[in-house]
Amino acid sequence: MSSQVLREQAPAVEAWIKLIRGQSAAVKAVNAQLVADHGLTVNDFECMLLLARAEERQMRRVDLAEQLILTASGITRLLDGLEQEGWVDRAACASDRRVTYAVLTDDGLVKLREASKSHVADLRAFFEARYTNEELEQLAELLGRLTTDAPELDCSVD
Amino acid sequence: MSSQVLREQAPAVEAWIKLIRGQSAAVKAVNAQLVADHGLTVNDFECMLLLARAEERQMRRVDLAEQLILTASGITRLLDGLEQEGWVDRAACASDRRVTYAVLTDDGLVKLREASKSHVADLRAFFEARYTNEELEQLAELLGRLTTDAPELDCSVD
DNA sequence: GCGATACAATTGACTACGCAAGCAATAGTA
DNA sequence: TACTATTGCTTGCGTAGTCAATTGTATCGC
Repeated sequence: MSSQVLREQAPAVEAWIKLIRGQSAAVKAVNAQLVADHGLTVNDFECMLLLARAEERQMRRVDLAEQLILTASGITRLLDGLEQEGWVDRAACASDRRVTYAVLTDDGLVKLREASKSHVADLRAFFEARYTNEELEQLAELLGRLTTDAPELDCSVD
Repeated sequence: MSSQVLREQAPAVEAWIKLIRGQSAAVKAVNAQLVADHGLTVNDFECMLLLARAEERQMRRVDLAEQLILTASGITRLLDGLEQEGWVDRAACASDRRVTYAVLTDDGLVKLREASKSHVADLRAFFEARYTNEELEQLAELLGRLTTDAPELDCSVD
């Protein structure tokens, strides 16, 4: 029984495997550090970062979900945790009463800033040990094409 | 209270964000298809693929864990499922009785082959819609550097 | 050969999600 | 105006994975 076909590697398959392995390895390393140092998961951090950058430090849950590539229920649960810690609060929307905004509190901003210091340093250490700046830009450009369903994360020039 | 620091984007940070978003989006798409068509998760598939390619279609659990970037307990649970379906079996190791091999069964190989057809097609469709072959090789090369801790099953002196 | 240490694997308890169902509120249509 | 989607959000339940503790086996120093 020949397994020949199982050994073929289209470039797409090669890239796919390296993508899932590489991301797992990177997330495992970076997340462990972030949890150990600040008690935040990667998504906690990214969520607060999106809020910090948003107009009035608030966003609709649906928009958070889209940006973070999570489902609506995933966002509800993620925010549950951040609300309990007091880093995020709720606010009603005057023009659409279905909407509940998630708002980054002052405490949340402080926490985010504090966590940013070591987290960004960790990230840079991890990536800059493996790539030049030029390669990082190349990598970012290539990876950016994967989210052609989900929109741009660079919002607002403020 | 200025958020200035929160807007800085070192290339490493940019690449990091695109990595986690991009992988989420890609996995969500590909995995949904694989589950719908064959009742397999991406890790189920990758695990069986590793076994199919291994010497005698068998591997130590510890080595599977390393390759798949999962913990030992994650592997135990993943294999639990595959064993129940009859796609993977257990085998004792004569020289080290701590070890239990995971062995791909004939049924497992059949299942894997069958799933490969559409899965590889899905993968290629997803990636080749976004990249040229040259870009895929570039991407694979770059992503490969992320696992400089985990890869290569050299181990055993035998 | 014997004790300390390391390693392979499993288990229980927990977390972080996803999915499907459901409830309000809004928007589109007549 | 009423009627039917559609949208935003939450909840119950299920799944995939982690961590810490445990068991059994190997290996190393002596």
